[in-house]
Amino acid sequence: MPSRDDWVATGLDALAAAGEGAIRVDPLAARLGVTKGSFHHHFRGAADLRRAVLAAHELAQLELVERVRDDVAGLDASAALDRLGDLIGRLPDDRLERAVRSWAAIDADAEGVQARVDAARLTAIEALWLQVVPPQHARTAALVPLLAMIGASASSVATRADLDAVLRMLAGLARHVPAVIREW
Amino acid sequence: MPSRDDWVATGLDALAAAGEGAIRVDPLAARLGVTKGSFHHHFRGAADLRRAVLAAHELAQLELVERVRDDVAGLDASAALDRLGDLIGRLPDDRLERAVRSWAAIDADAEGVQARVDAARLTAIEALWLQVVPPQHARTAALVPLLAMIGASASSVATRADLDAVLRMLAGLARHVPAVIREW
DNA sequence: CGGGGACCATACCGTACGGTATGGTACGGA
DNA sequence: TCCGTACCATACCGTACGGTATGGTCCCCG
Repeated sequence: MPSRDDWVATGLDALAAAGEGAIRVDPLAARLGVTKGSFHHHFRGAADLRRAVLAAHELAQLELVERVRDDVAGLDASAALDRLGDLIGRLPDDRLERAVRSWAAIDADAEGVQARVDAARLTAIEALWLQVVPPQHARTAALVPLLAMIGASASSVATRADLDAVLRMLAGLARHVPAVIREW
Repeated sequence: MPSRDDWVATGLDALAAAGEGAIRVDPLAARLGVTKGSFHHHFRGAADLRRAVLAAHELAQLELVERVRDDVAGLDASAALDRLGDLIGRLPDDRLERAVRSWAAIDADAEGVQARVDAARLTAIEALWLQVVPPQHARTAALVPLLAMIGASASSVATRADLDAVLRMLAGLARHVPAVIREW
């Protein structure tokens, strides 16, 4: 007999595989080998399940950002920025990330989740830049790789090889950001 | 009495406002002041309408890319890259862009449309870079601003002011790309 | 051993959707 | 004038969904 967390995990799975529209009670019950009777014992309704799925995703992503921050804590800023590619590459489970971002386009709760996750990522990258550039430019400098990562996740223009090349170029460009700022 | 194009236009409107799930026959008929009888006269079914909506969006976006290309044809590469911000900013109608990209996460046809549109945009930007950097690096250099634009459209981390600052920084960084490439 | 709560199956209902069948109007061409 | 075609309204069906009501099983605890 599945627990509440089992329902949420299966919901996350369906979300990653086929989008928010796939989080439906009957099919999930079938996958869990039970019926709706079980569902309505663990949840108030479908909206309750969707909220729980979103909350679980947000928690996992925020914890992931924290873990990456800890990994980078020891390095100095330039080394960390050099490794931004590795770090960013670790962040999203692509299918789930895509599905939640897609969901966020039509649902306020999902948009809130995605906004908080993206803000946490931005803050983490911004903290690195703060050691290198004046504070009023750190956010902009951090947005460049973050937006590129989001764009790569939200589209299919960039292959895996493309993304590697882009990250290498961004790492090279990062060393020129102070010069660009001085030109202003 | 609405024409087929009226149905498509209303479908595009619903898509931009509330996502693919809002492209439904009865509500659109109500907005057009007719009933389903009209719909099934102009379309084979709901899938037919959705295909038509996607096709109209693709055509409009590809034509927009062509128009921007023409506008830039006169300028030399560095001036065009300086103006990339303006050009990119003109590309997407944000709500529609978001909705289609969201749709692309769960529908193969929508993904194809978005992939072709993004590819056309990439090719256009790449053509500019080809005048400045060795051909094997033009694609990567073009991907940086394109992915950033897509990321900005697909998320809400970057405000309008943020985006302006990012585009300014990217324009500044563009002048350093040849130097970065030489360092490899 | 008896009662109560956790857990779930079964059988329903209401609704919203896509789709179809049928008939009716309005208009242009032979 | 008559017919055909474009266009649409109305009424209906099937399905998939969320939700509810009811009862049944199993286990723990007194």
